[in-house]
Amino acid sequence: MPTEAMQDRKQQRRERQHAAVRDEIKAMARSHMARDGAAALSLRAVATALGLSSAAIYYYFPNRDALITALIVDAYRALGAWVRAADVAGAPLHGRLEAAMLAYRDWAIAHPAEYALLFGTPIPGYVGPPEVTAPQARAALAAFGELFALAHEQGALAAPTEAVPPRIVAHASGRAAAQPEPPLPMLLATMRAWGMAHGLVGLELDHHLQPIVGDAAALYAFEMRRLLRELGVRP
Amino acid sequence: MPTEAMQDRKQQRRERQHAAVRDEIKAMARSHMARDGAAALSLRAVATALGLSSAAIYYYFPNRDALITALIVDAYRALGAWVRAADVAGAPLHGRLEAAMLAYRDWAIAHPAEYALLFGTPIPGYVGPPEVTAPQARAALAAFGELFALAHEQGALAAPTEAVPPRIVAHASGRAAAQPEPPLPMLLATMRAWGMAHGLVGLELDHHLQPIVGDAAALYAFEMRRLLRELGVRP
DNA sequence: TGTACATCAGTGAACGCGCGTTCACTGATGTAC
DNA sequence: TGTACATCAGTGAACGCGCGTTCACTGATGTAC
Repeated sequence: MPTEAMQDRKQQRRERQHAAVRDEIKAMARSHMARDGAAALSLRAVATALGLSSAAIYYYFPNRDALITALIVDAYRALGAWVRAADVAGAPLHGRLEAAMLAYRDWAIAHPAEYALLFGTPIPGYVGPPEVTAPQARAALAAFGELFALAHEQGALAAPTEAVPPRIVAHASGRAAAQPEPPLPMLLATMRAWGMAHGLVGLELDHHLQPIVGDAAALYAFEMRRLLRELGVRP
Repeated sequence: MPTEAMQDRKQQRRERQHAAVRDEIKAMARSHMARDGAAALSLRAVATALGLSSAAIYYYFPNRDALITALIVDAYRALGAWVRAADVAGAPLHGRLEAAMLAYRDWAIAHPAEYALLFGTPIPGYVGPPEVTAPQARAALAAFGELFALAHEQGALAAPTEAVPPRIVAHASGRAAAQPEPPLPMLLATMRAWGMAHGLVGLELDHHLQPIVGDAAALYAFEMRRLLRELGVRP
């Protein structure tokens, strides 16, 4: 057996091992965030909880910010995947959109600290690389965007009744030639759905909703159905 | 001149002085929050910036959490006052509501750290007294609520077209006898406006909106006008 | 099969830092007599 | 008018803590010859 192949396999095993420990660290970090909040995340605490010395973490992440960035990327992916998983290709659009919107809230409620990591107050001292996180954010939002694009293609989206601000029209049509120009109604519908979803979820997570309406989940579902109706998407 | 009166006046002067320094501390804390974020607020840094020793703060606030609570109460009051100040009693309702909603965003954009203090991720380790902050939150929200109540009285609010979830109906009508039962359409309209306002403001503050729509302020104004139209409030 | 060597995955102690909070103290101001 | 005393607003040093990060090191494993 050639030595090269053996070395290859050995290195692969090593890399798998390395990746597995990285995953363990991230999983423990997520569990700590869930308990103490994202802003209180501590390398030392995570290491100790895993039975490692605090210095060992540096074998897997160059520093604290790199770990946080990895958690952010993972969270965007998880949120996007969760929303997409709720969508059933081929089913009627109204149901697909409703399911996607409800899934958005479900994920946020199930992972409040990670949701805060993505859309909440930044962690003090953390400066992330936008070139890494921004594409992930866009990809997650696309889970909504694609459905509204589909709705627009099917003529299911009502045209805006008010005059759309010129600067928004200009921004939408001023993309690089490589990218297809996003249809305005689809863009506006996406932002509207995201805005309301994020707003209600954010207020619920901060316990502002429960005392006022009694059932935040019901209000969310109600508002999302109403939003779809007003956008012109019929059941 | 009787001694009693002199002592009274002296004590009053002392209390005014005490209150003035409290205000200085809070103002400096706000300015630090604006720079470093609410989560990074530090008693020592605030004291040093004021030319005081860190121990001197304890003459004015029993501990860090008390200072934070005071900042939260102030912020709720400032937000509520700002929204009310934009409202012109007697003017047509549509304009009043629009002005109030735009004022909400203005305040948040002008005071992002304080907005985060109210509606963002909680500061690690801080546990506030809800019996103090909750009434302030309700009072601030009432700046919207009263306008929608007025709209409802004038018959300007359309009734919900979808079925309102029973648990929300029950919660709205299940108040203590002392409090007047809030009309359902007014409650729903308030939550809807607040949800969208908070959502768009939150996304804008986290820089999620600008790259997508180009002009977050224009999108906010556009969505608020659309919201009013769909609620049935006509210009 | 045995031995020298390289690599890997850590350890443990230490670094300097900033934090909230406590405590004994002090100097200025004002009051009582 | 002078003196003893109380109060107030604050200081400065210290407490213990947890943090991110560095660095010299070590024991286990595997490889080369």
